Amino acid sequence: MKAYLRGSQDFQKVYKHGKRYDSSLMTAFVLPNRLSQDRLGITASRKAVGNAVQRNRARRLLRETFRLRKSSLVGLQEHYDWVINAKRRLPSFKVTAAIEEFEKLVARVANEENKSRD
RNA sequence: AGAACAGGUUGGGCGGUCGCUGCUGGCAUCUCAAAUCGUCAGUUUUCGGAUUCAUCUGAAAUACCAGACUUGAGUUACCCAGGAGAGGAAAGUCCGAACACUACAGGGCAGCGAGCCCGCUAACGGCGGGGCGUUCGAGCAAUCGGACGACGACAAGUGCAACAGAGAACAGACCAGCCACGCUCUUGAGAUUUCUUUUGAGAUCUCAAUAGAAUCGCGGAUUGAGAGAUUCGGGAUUCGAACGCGCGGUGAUGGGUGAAACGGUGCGGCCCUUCGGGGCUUAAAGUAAGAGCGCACCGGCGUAUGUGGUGACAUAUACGGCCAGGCAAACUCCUCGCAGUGCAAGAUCAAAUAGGGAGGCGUCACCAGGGCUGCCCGCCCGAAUCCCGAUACAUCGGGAUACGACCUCCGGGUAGAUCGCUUGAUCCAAUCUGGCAACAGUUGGACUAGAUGAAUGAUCGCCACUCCGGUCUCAGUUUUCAGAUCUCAGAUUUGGGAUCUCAAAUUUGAGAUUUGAAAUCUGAGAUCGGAGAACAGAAUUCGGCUUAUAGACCUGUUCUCUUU
RNA sequence: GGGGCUGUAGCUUAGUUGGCCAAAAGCGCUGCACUGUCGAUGCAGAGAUCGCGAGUUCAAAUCUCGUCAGUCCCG
Repeated sequence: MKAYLRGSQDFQKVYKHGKRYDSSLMTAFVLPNRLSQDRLGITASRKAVGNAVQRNRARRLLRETFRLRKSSLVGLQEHYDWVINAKRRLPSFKVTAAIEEFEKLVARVANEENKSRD
């Protein structure tokens, strides 16, 4: 079902070849993976987010967001590898705000998809 | 009562929905075992029946085979159910241990660390109690209380101390002081005394004057930015065989410096002398002046002994002992301790088109071998086979080709998996026991995260806490308006007697009390809405230390206000 | 898990065998002069309690301990 990106090589591949989408709470790197499912990788660095408590909360919020909004990914044509970087303001927000941001990102990805098909 | 600071305790509660990671139970499956000599199915054999030869069917077998059912044990995917799931610091990684592997005869050097005493503890640089020191406060004092202390040795050696000051570590000598010697060293009068026959000479003292000197004012000149320096004139006081000048000695009495100046006080007599010393008294008898010399006392230190204390230490006495400054968070010395690496330690299992060793009955494939560095790669010599070229078909030249596949066994080991991994120097309770306490014991109870690219989350509701705002109720303060009562003042009317006074009534103004209404403020309660709620996330496990921390509660100190 | 380095004016640095350091320099800042104005130049000035807290010493930026922050390295 849902899978996570683990190794450093997976992340580097997405950073290098994927597309970047910025929002106020997170930054997403997206790369089509030709698999039967979407995969998620989360980063919350000490430099970007803060201490361990903040980083834990950021990671959990992003994971919860991905879990709750799995349905919106069904509308996409392909499956992707997602790498989401948390930003400093993220831990002080509620999960609803994160979901809103994430859906905007998904919409942009879908937009891109349609454009490339045409 | 409030505020600030410091220390300690605590570190919100209940429930719903979705999700994550272990655990427990249930279940398909799978594995193993057992027994029923169980049941069903299949195969084979024998016998019988039916039928068309095929075939179907019934019975039997200590027969064979292995499947299902039963029971037990183990195992696990999904699913279901149950139950659990971050901290007082999980942090910093500053100490101490457990545990694991590696190394290790014993000893030393080097390096690092610890360093008042006793106790607690598995251990500690931690904790408890005590001693000593510094400092602050209280008190007349004895003493008491708080804070701090890396608290062995500078009386083994080496080293360091700016500035100031004469001198800063085998001390020193600037000025003043003291002592001796030399130089300048006038005149008159008087007194005393010595020598001399006398004149006279010398010494000491007093008075006066003067050359000169010192000190203190005043005025001028030169120089200088100034402060001041030099010099001249004149005055006062003092000295005048020195209180001047010079050359020495003495030694720390004073000046002054500094954080620090080598502990302080007192005494050192009399007589003789050939000047070396001797005698008497004395506790002891130095000089020109003196001392670091002699003696005594006080103070401090050290050592020894006694007493008290487990001990650090305290206290007393003695010394043919000493006077020694500070700094070892300067080098150093002394005593004691320390092997190294850290759960990515380490243990077990163990994939592959990776890879080591040994063997091979048989099968497939291949074919001598040697050297250059032990292996691999590579290169060289060389045999054989194949290909190409030349050719007299003898041969010559060039090129190519091999060290296995497969099977069996053994050993290592990467990815990965499992274990280590959470029941432990554990936690909780007790008006229990021992101990001043740290702590230990006893009894009873509890099981309380185990992740590994790393779970412990998201969200909602209610209650509790704090703050802000609104509404209502109650209490109080102040103001305004209205009414009532009382007091005072004035005016009018009436009556009594005398232009005045008394009494009654009406009215106006002021003040006080009280009632009601409104507004404002304060406090309490109820209710509604909004906001806030710290520091911070386990990574092998414990014991400490340190640091961060909203709110609440407790304790202490300081300050302010109120009441008595 | 283990180990090292750094912290001094607004910025960049010096000073770290304790002492004339109550801390130096450059850039920057302020004022004045110069100029019609700005720049440049000249003169003058301000700006630090040496990350923080203790201790040792007569004396600490310097020595010691603790602590905070930053940064680097190894596995």
